[in-house]
Amino acid sequence: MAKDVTLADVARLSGVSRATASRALNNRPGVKPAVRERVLSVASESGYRPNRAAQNLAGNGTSVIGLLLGHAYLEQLPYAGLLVQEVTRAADAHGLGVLLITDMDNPSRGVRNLVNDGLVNGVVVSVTATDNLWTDELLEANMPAVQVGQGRLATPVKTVDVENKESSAHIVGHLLDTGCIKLGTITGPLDRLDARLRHEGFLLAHERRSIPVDESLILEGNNSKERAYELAAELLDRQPDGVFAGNDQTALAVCRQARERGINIPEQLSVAGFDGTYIDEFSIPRITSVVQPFTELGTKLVEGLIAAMNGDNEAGHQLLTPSFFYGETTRPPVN
Amino acid sequence: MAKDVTLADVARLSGVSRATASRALNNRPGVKPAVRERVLSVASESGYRPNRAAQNLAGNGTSVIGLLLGHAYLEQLPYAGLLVQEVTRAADAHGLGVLLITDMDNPSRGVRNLVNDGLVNGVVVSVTATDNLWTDELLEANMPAVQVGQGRLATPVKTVDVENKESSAHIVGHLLDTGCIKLGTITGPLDRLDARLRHEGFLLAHERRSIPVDESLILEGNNSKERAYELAAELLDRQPDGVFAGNDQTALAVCRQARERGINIPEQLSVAGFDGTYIDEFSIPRITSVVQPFTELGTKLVEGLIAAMNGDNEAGHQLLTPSFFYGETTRPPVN
DNA sequence: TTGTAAGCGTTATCAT
DNA sequence: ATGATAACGCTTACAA
Repeated sequence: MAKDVTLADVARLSGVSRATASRALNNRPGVKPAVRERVLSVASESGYRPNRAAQNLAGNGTSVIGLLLGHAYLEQLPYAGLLVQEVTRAADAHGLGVLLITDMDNPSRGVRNLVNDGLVNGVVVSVTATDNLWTDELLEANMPAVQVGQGRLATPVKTVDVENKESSAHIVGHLLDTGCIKLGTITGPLDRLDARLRHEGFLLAHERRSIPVDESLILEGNNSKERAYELAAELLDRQPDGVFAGNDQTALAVCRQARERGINIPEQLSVAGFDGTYIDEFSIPRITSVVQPFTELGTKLVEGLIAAMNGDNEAGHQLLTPSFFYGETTRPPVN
Repeated sequence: MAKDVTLADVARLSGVSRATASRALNNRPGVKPAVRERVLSVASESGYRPNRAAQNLAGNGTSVIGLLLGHAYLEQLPYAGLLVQEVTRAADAHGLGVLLITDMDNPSRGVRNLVNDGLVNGVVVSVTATDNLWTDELLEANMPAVQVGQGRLATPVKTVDVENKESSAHIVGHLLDTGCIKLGTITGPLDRLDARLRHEGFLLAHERRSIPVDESLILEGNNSKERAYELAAELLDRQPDGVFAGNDQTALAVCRQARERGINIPEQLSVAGFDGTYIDEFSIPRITSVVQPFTELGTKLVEGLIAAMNGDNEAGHQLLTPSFFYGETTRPPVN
């Protein structure tokens, strides 16, 4: 259709210079109201759309943010899918596009691309199970960034995460309060803060009820389904009557193991997870879990990133409040 | 670190002009081998990365493709997640970035943005259950595009899809050959070609075995989980001994309904789906299904798009060969 | 084979 | 308040 309308066209049609047109369009001061209005209406009538590549080149930054997912991250469905969805939605609400980056094999190369390619001027990075080399690279490159979840204990970058410790304590409390007396757990990688906090929540719930923790039932996983499946086998050999998993994928692996051993859930074994990704009407089973507020997560991430792009370099760590879902993997509360 | 290295830097360091450097970098003819080599090595040593925004502006098109997902598409996990993953992977292999677009509320606006923003010069569009208004918009805007799956009968755009009819006939045949004599089905929306073909496969399998089809057990769904759940209730009321679902989500909804009615799978009810998204070691249950070759799908989509971007406007329809997975929702073959 | 120079669409720095 | 004009980094005729 109609050849692309450029700023020059709008300027000409409005009888002003490109500079003035630009100012008007960008809500910059120093434009007579009448002129501004005229430019604006011409722009909208002509279907003008700024060329972002040009805006970017001209030094004003892009209207595209990057979303950096670990190589294996997208496979870790459905968490990743929800994250992508909500970040995209939130970004869109701010007129920002989302460039998906999944190549994590070589952090350096990837980040350099991001920075130098000039298509992106801010990045939402997800912590992966393995590391967060990316964060260093990004900071070094002076690229505004926000991280999903908490990695190392002190990450010098903005992070947004769900509250982990108390939430975990709450859901573990549910296990203990519905009859479990011998809980096992498969944690995430404990060098990651979020995994550690979830585990601390596990311990805390016991402590509050003065119930001893059986150390032999604490297994450290790495959030991968495969590892979780192996560990579940090991754990179930020791016959716990309940399991708290560091995430829902792990919880599902436990359910799978139980199923294969003919252990009934929740009659013989209760299972609780974290994330809230298997709670809809159709999941089998619906897993009792701490539910991440994904929509809010996306919103806060994008807001945080925008702040960072505007020069706010404070490395605040924001915590969101989760909700809880009591599914079919735990018994109903005893009153 | 090191301030962004530009083409000018590389040129200066190599003792040539920017034009020559550009030619060397882009494998253009007319550069003395020795010079080319020098430029290349300088570029790599200095960590040079072309600024894509600039490349784009200069008229050479972008190195970013769009991936257009329906508004509700990303929720339709895990299919969407796999698609995103594989398209991204394939794109990356060609040095292309992927810009994710999910806003489908207003096609016109979205497409115009895509086209005019100048960040993307090719799009992979997924057919959604609702429509493909996008396709028209895209074509009208002269934007190179490839579509995932087949929508209307004759789509004037390149498409890549899994073979639907014979594959469905095969998996339905498996149901019939393992003892089912009263099959029901919940199809996708039949105004979509892929859904229709899958249904034709269902009919074909019966025909080949001279088994009559019970028309009252054919229900048309819309690929949404919610609708599938409702229809499953309706269908199970009529007591089929097997169900072929238009996709795995639907199959899962059927399993859910069965579970809630105390119907055992596969003893009392066999279920088969399409997509192959619930077949891994951890899914509960592992659903017998036609397995889409997702990796190949991503590859073909990107290849097709690249061809389209290079001027190949032929609207070919490419069919991929799926594999089959026999899971826990069907009985083992009777020998 | 290589260099010069003219854009690409936008924003920003000056003047005016 | 507005308008020239110079960048931004790159590609590409057109010259040499």
